[in-house]
Amino acid sequence: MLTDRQLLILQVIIDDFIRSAQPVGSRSLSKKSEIQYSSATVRNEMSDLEEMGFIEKTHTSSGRVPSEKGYRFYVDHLLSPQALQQQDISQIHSIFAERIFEMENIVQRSAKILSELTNYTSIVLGPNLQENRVKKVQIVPLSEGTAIAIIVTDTGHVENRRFSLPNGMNADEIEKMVRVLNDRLVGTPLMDLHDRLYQEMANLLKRRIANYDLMLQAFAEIMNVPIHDKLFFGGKMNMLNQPEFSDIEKLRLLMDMIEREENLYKLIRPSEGVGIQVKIGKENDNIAMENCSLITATFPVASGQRGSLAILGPTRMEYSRVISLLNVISTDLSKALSSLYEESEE
Amino acid sequence: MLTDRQLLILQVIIDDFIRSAQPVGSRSLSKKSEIQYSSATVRNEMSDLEEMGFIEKTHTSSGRVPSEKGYRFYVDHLLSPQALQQQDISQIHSIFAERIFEMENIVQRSAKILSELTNYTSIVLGPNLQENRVKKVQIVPLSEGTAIAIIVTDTGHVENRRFSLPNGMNADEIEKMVRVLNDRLVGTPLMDLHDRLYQEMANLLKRRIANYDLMLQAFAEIMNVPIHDKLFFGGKMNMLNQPEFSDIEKLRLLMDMIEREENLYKLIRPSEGVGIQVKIGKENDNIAMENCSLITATFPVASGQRGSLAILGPTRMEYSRVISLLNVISTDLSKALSSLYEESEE
DNA sequence: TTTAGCACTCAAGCTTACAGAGTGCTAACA
DNA sequence: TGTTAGCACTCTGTAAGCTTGAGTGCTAAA
Repeated sequence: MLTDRQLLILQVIIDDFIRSAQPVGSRSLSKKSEIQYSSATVRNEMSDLEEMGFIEKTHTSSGRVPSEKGYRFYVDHLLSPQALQQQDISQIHSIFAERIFEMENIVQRSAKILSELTNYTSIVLGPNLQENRVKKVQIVPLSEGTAIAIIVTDTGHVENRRFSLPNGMNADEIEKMVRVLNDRLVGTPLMDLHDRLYQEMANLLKRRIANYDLMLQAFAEIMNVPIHDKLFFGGKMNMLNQPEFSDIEKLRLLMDMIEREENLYKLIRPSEGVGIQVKIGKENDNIAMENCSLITATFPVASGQRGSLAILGPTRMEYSRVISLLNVISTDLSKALSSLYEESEE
Repeated sequence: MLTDRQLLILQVIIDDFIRSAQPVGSRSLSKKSEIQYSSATVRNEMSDLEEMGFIEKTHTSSGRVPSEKGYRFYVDHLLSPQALQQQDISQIHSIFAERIFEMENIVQRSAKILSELTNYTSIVLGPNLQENRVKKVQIVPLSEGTAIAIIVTDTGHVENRRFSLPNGMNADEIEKMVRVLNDRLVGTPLMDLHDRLYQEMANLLKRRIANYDLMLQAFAEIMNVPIHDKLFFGGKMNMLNQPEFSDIEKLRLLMDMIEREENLYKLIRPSEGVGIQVKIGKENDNIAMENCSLITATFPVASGQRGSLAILGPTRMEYSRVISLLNVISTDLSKALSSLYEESEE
């Protein structure tokens, strides 16, 4: 168990290091007003803290640097929720004050403000499209051979794809097809569309539409909405400002990781529940992120769905501030998205 | 005027520097099989070339490095069109072999292959949406207060926006509105939509629709399609591989510039004509791009529109290869987009 | 006109010296 | 027994000096 003095010293070391990115020595600590002991005493305590694995030396005679265990302890036990500046809060609220109708727009704005206020990289994952339900299907013929299929979902998302019309399909038949599709598909979640088309509708269409199979195939393909939702980024380049990435090799490794979105998706998709989760360094299970922490805020959206908002920064991150910001923004974003969704559910 | 020998030496210097990124010295040049003269002779010629401004020294006793004027001359007079590897060509063709219907998809793929084959950053600008014509307008009510407006253009582009319905607007009225809009707007270029709505349609709607003004306003706002088309990028991070950007400050400057898309838009939007344009270093009129060259290929798309494809790399770029690749890809892309457009014009 | 030779220059790498910041340990003090 | 002062020691970073190698310019001879 740590004594109060050890807690204090650990806290001050981590706070200092987060600010300066420089190893912290006993003398500079003992000069701080929070710490009333001589450097020798501090040295003894630091030696103990090191033995317990909370801090490390970069070389024999260097100051100490927080270890991952240290950060973990700091996040779990020492973090005092930092009051945000009024200015920041009102800046955030102003972003959400306008009534915005596009999910993408809201999400993109959230990513932007988050990265600007933190100077780290933000990643936002909106609610899953797969659970959206069909509101309306429309087919717009473009020319002899092709047409645009449009699906509008209950949340106002519009999905569209161009496809080849089967030979000899005329305007009448398209009309018929659209009617059947609307009769049958409205209310179906996008994730079930494919099965629905093939299982329930094949027979129905067979009776009414010539070349129904080609049409069906074309249509089923269109419905293949990607399973992974789009990730939105803010401040991808903010990592350039962090001294830990002045080594271009590390930077490249990290950037390559970010570009491969599937990886990131796994890291950010919340396993369960809502709230804030902090993953420090190797906890992320990814070599490129050894020097990084990922803080994820998962929030509820109407109808049991969840969205996530994440900040990727160096392990030497301003945890307190970032968590406060995530809390504010995720609450606002949750409200904004929920209202979009609820409106459409009536 | 340059003698043949000077031309040869200049060419070899630039080729060598493009490969190695190291200043080229007289001795290493005279060892090359292309050059049969002693290092002293080469030195004399280099001294002349420097006097004429084609090459520079980085310090008094260093080898020579091509100047911007040198690159310019190289591009204008010395470039031998490099035969691409069959492998590269077939890789490109295979990308365009599939029949793809979405403009965005095709363009994004072009950007990707281009950046992968060159290891530089690619930027693609598709044809201008503003010249697309309305094919169909649709309004899908979502809930009491809001609806989705959808415009399909003749090229198969779908634009949609959510908006608030004026109070008391019912399904019938929406139907009516849609009918009027379709009667009147089909065939209108997107760029003219706004004026059209206000000038020609205000009266028409006034007679038929209650609250027409609110509706009109809402609709006009929706039609506000951004004037700048989206830029598509490939290999944004490829700059990390270039030794000229091992200095993180230069990298940041460049990245900041890339992020401010409007800037880039100006650089890439072709002033006129089609074909390949090379801008070297300061010719780009941008501090961040002092060490960069931008090669832009402008190609025709059906109906007089043009698209552009660009490669951003260090001034020490493989001009010959990049130009060959741009030629191949822009031809393919031009065909692919044109066929999309022509289809819709019948 | 070309080349060989030579003196000269500069960058880069290596060594040495040194200051500064830090540690660990011991002995003295409250 | 906890705290502190003092001291020897260690490591980094920087600056100065030296050497090497690659390069140049110039001159004189072929």
